[in-house]
Amino acid sequence: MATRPRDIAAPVRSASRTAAARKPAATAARGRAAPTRAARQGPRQQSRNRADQQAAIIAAAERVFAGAGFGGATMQAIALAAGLPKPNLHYYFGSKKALYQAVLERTLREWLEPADTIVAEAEPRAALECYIREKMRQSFTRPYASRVWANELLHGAPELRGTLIRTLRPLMRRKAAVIDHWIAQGLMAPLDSLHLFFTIWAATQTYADFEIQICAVLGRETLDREAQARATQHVVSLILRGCGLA
Amino acid sequence: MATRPRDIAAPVRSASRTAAARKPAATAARGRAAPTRAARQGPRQQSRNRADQQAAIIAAAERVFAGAGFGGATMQAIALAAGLPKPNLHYYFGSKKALYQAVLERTLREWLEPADTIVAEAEPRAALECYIREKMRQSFTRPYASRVWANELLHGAPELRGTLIRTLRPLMRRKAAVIDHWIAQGLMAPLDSLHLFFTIWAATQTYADFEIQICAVLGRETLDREAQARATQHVVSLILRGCGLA
DNA sequence: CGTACGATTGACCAAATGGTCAGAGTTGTG
DNA sequence: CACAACTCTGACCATTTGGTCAATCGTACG
Repeated sequence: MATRPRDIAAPVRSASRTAAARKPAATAARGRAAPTRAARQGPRQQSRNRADQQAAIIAAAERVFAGAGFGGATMQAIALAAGLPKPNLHYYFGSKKALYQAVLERTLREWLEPADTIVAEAEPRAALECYIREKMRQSFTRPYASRVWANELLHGAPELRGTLIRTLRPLMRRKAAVIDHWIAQGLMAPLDSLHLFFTIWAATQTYADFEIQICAVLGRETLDREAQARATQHVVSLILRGCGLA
Repeated sequence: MATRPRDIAAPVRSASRTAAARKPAATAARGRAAPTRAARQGPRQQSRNRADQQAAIIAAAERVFAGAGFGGATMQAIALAAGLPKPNLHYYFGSKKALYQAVLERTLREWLEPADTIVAEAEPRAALECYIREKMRQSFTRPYASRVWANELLHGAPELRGTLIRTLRPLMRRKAAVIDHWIAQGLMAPLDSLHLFFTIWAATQTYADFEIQICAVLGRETLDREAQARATQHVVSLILRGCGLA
């Protein structure tokens, strides 16, 4: 945005900046210190290929955005986490917002995947159990992704409201139709299929999003394999029983 | 923004400000421009009493923090939402962090209240149903509070990790003991009582925290009374059935 | 009325932040 | 090796942000 070339040797900028000269047009006087030539000692970061570099930045950004939200995250912090100088992030992504969107995009793909098991041909109990277990697995293996997603929704989904309506809604309507079909066949208790998904999402992702609270209440530092298994078993059996699939 | 007119005839502060003079002790030379006396036209905000003013600020802060997170919220935005000049916030709360903590404190109290219905003498089905309904009601009536709380947890609970351990954990252990007691009496299905609370919290608060997603999937702008009732009925019956209390 | 005290506010600042740029290093290709 | 294209990076900037201050206002009380 606004990549103005800048002039080179203009006279000292006037210190007073009235509202008149709003646009950076007044940006002159680039009398920069000599660029410390030959001063660079540490061998410069060797160039991985573009895709790798971008992936590394996205991974770092995911952690930082998850930990501080979009507003609280700083490009400096992301650069530090990625082990790169800050201008590199802009080189690859242009802006903080664009980087954030790249992170969200990756998350969305992963987030939608588990729903593949919900198809009419499947056996309800097995399909739902598989779906829930996959969601739980995601919560434990990719908690940062879940938190970025949660954070975005929490704050009104400014970047992906459109995606929710264009992509998520049609998909969920199809999946809900499958559930309704099973209910009509008397294979499971009658319930509101869309709300069932809301409950499953909530019950599973809470282990990623609110891990701190869960650990605090359980009196642990982290959730080890065993605790994860117990949590998974709890959610699976509670929901399945709730669906009349015990 | 920040179009400050700059001082008119001030004694030109020394431009170099080394790290030596860290503490504002060095704040001298306050030769400020004459305070535009008699320039104030709009009648100044009439003083409500201290408690009212603080409550109004907290309410405004809750909305802003909910919408942008701690990092993304600005004191300016909160001041605007409260209809006050920014220094007022600092006058009453000292710092952004202190204001944030005041918001969290209020939220915590509300958040814990519904658990009062979970007592050994109660009838399991009625008690749990009442608890869930109260949680749902909170989600619909105080969504901002829920989001502030969710946001804080999401980002690692930097301000209330201690509270979680000192206050929430003991409380939940007592409540879990009540559930365990009911289970031991054969009044409900055997399940992990602490995880049951995690699921209830998640299933109910998702309607406040992730309202945008839910509305998008349902194809609505907001959740009206009827939609709220349907959601509540869904959560109540799914969880009760899951607890073997159908 | 006068005065002490708390409340209110415009003006201000240092620090941090997102973003930019030009120059320099690397790598692939003929 | 020469050249071009791509990548990396230190130095820089405009703007925003949390926070501060002194001056002012309003009012309860003697």
